[in-house]
Amino acid sequence: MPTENTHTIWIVEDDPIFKESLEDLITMTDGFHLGHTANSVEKAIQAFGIKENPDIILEDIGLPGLSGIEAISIYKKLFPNVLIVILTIFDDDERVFEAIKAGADGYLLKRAPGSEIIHNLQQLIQGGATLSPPIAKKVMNMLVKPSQQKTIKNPLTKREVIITKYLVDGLTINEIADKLVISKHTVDTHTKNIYKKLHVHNRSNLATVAIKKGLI
Amino acid sequence: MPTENTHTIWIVEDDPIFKESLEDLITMTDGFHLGHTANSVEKAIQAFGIKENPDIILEDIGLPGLSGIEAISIYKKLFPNVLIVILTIFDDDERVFEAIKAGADGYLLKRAPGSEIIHNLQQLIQGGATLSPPIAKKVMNMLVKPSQQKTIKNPLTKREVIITKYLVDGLTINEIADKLVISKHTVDTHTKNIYKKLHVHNRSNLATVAIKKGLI
DNA sequence: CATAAATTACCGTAAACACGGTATTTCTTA
DNA sequence: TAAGAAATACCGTGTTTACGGTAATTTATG
Repeated sequence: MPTENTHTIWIVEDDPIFKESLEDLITMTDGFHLGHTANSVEKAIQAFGIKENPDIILEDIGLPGLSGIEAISIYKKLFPNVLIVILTIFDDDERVFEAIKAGADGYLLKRAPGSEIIHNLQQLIQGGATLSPPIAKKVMNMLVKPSQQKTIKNPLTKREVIITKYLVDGLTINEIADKLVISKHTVDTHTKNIYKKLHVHNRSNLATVAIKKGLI
Repeated sequence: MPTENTHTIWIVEDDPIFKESLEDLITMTDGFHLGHTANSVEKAIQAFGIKENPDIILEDIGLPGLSGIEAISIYKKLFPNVLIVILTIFDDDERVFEAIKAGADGYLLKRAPGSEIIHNLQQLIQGGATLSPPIAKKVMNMLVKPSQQKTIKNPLTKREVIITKYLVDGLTINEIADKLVISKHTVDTHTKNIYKKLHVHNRSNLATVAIKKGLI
């Protein structure tokens, strides 16, 4: 029976063996109890309002039918305060990223030992999020990559950077010349040099390159 | 004495009380031993080549002098395979982000219990990264935010999106017409409509808006 | 101080753009 | 099935771009 300090867990998992071992794990652990289990997202949703609302949903990501990722936003609407933990055998970047973006609160690998899973659930309840270490590494790498690219040294001179900004902003050569109080011919020359340096041949290219490489 | 299975830890921490409790924690724990401890980045660096190289450096982020974040890249150069764990009482977004970008392998809160810290170090050695749950939550939120902005509904039709991509890529109207096997007049019409919808008046603007709003 | 790099300036032209208007056909979807 | 959205197509025109070449002056920098 649930007490004030007991948290209701739902399990959504299609692999019967893993599902059962999860059920056992939850049942055996103080502070948690099994609210409902299903082998598909659809069936889990059907239990809405019938079974006791979950505090945490443990869900496989690779379910047939509605995928676990699509399900996340649905759960969040049905149970506004629910915590969703994705359990998966995969640790591929795409899925991690999609699940996190969809609002998952944790992402654990199935190969993690039961004690690990329980430990993470407890931490989740205390207000954090939880990532398996290999997942954490991937997530951190995602954050690092863009900043490394930022370090590309800007091949443009000061003046060229200024003019590039105006070009990207869509000003005409004449407008730029007016702004900088120089001849339009000069702006034209700078533009040619900028194009040459960045290997672009029109403003669209320039804008794309300048923005993506953080040159301006 | 270090054995094959023992990992050398360095501690860089200026708070003497916390430093001592960390030292005790490491000393008491099987599989780890204390290599060197310092109360500043500068002193830690001075021990390079003298003391036994670290497998893991535990470091406070808010050190006087050279900050812990600045130190990360230095350590990584001195000890190419070192794992760096940031320990802090703060969990403010900026520092987390900076430390991760600088290449930290873990980010733990000082208020975490010793068992937690040890546990995380062990996981780190096994190849993951490690984040305290409150930190994990912040990091995950960072990933979610940009994607929420992405949810701005794209006012462009399918065809317009395709043509926008080509326009941003710098193709001429004629080139686009050829690619899509439609008349250049049609591409021209689409372009006009795209400009109207996005309130832009030239390709630079289009590229900027399309990229920044994630429309393409 | 000498040399290179950066900034300035001018000319000409084919190609492309931006945008006005108008109009038919083909989806969608209420 | 009727109405609206989307995709298609054509015309004309003034403006702007992209890029070729050439060159003087100013500003670093070794």
